[in-house]
Amino acid sequence: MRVTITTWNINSVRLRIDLVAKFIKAIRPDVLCLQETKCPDDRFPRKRFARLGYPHIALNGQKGYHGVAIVSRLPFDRTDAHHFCDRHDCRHVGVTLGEHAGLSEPAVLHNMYVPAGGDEPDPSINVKFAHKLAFLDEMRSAPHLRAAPNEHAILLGDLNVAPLEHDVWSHKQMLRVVSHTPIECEKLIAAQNAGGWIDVMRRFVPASEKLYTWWSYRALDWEASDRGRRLDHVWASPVLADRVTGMTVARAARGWTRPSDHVPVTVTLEA
DNA sequence: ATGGTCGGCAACCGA
Repeated sequence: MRVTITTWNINSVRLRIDLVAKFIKAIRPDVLCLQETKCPDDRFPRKRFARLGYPHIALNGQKGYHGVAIVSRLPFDRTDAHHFCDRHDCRHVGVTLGEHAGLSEPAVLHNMYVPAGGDEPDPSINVKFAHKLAFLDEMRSAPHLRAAPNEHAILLGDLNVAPLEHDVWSHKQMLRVVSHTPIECEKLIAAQNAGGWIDVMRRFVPASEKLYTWWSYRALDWEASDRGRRLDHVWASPVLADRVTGMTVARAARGWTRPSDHVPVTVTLEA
């Protein structure tokens, strides 16, 4: 069975619901994972998604900040949500696609939103960066985020770290910029390795080539300057990574009217 | 070297 899954930091799902609808109508992913919904669960636009053909929804939202959601054409076998660093921040929601979705083998899907970490890359003076580093450490040690050897599992989302040299427009100029400092890159890779995860996007675009999913709102002309970063990721368990047959970064979405600063990333898998 | 832009929600905080 062929399944397509999209991850997209939407930066307010209510403000950009028409952009989401435009994307859905064009791409028709089976599962859409959103971050930064900035929306309490009782205000989430469920009816709009149901009308678009996505009646199955798993939410972990809060008022004003953060918030994650999984909207799906396929039903879930189960859903869960985890909180990190003893905070109430809504940064994880997980589902299992299995029997009810028509999959022969159940697949676990984690949708994550890692803290951005503020501007100052020194955890001793910037509590937001200290929190980001603690969050990454907890991702590394969390048993529920570990992919068992033969398990079908995906971890995706806005991980807010661009770990590789060509995940940023200038490795040298970004070394002291939060999202590409050595300490957070090391911690993200450590979490990836500890969980047994494969970096799916880099199976399709080699590490020697530039690959971005985010462009700052602050650029005068994001497209001309093209100072992007790969902040959004798709990780898969080894057995499922071998079944991923396609990966698309919808760069054009950054040029839509009133865009998110992140663009959708879609993977196709034979589940 | 610096400041540049968003969204939520009604002051600034988080990004």
